[in-house]
Amino acid sequence: MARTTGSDGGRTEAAVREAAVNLIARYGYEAMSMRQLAAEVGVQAAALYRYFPTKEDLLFTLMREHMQGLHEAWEHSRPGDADPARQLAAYVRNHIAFHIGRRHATHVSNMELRSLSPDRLTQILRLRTAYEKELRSILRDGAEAGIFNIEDTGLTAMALIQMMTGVIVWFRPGERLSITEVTTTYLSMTMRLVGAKIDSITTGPRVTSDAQWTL
Amino acid sequence: MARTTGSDGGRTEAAVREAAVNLIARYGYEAMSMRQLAAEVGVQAAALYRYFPTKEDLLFTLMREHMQGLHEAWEHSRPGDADPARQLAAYVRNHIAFHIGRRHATHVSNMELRSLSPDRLTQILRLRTAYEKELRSILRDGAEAGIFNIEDTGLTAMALIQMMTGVIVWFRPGERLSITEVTTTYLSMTMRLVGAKIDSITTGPRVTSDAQWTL
DNA sequence: GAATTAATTGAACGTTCGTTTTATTACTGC
DNA sequence: GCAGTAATAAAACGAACGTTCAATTAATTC
Repeated sequence: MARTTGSDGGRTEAAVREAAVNLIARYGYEAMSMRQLAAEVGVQAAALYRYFPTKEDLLFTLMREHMQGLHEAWEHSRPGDADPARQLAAYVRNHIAFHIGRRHATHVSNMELRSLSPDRLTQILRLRTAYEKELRSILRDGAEAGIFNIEDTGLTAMALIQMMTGVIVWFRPGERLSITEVTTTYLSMTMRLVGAKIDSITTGPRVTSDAQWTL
Repeated sequence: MARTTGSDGGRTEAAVREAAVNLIARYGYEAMSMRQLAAEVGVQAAALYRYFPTKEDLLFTLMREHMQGLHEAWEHSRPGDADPARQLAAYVRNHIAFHIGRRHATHVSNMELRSLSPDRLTQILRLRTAYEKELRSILRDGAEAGIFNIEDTGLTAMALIQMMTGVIVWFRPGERLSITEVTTTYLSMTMRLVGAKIDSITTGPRVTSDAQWTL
């Protein structure tokens, strides 16, 4: 046989991407074989090479688009003129929503960096660094304005990102907590972690621990 | 050739373990070949099978001993009768010290779970859960005593562990920050995150953000 | 110093891997 | 309906994989 009835390049490529994300997230990039991926799509292995020249190209494409998507999501949801506390809240909300919505893709982007060639690794890390830089910038602004109480901006940014991204490790939709509840709790923890004051103008007592961070 | 002069089973096994941890951490379990591991040790691939019956047995042994070591380290460093804040501080200190000291082994234990057979995965997860349970217990005690201000004990425990373990992703000995500085900052962040009061008896104003957590 | 045990080599086994090549069929534009 | 292109199958490639086996030598025991 050769071309099958109803075959469509666009649909097949989309199916390949989706199946690849799921298989790599579950078994790992090295453990997933091209034949296994092809079987999942319902196609022969050779057909995959019409869309991705090598296995690593496939991995790189998935990662790059995931990282770009993350950055674009933030740029669309960032408040333009808000104070650092509101900016931070928006960052946390975007980060959690994006990652919970794409648990498998996040797993791939975080776990399979070592399977990239050096220059492609550099490209992905550049995208990641640019995204993290946004958070550091918010933290610095807040610290300088006296709204946050932070020992080390870079270290705090890394701690926050690790904490937030970690949601995908244990969160399963439909279990004990809803996405809204999880996000609310993470917002509270974040604001306490950075020592945020609820009001940057008044110099009243700290009410951080009890505040509702619905900024 | 056959047995080489000066060969010693104990030494060879130790060398295999060490080389395996490093190679798996760097390239991943699937990507590391038994021949590559043997070459690193300075031995033929067949010799490895004297010490570990299969490749997965090797992985499982490394993981199990790492998790057991983590739990034992905590049991040796836990304060017997301290209040929850001090208990939490000791937990954080032990966790960070242990993980920074064994970055590669931690990477293996965190990243290669999917390469284990189902029942071995269960065994490792049981060890991990037992260790995490200790933290949840501390948080619950502190919350009930009114020392901590926590929305959800389980969620906070996961967030803290993800945050602390994340240290190994970016921390490199000898760079900008020392282990002591990192640990101190993480202690401060942890105490703020759980909304700890510096003194559980007095009901004075919160000074969390500015407190030196040298418990 | 002979017998036994411990440690390792070298070669081989069957399988699976990523990838390439060639041929064949379905679709599209005219 | 015919030419050209898009999409796939089928088969094969050499290389690498985890693992096994028999042979061989070093150390130990008595």
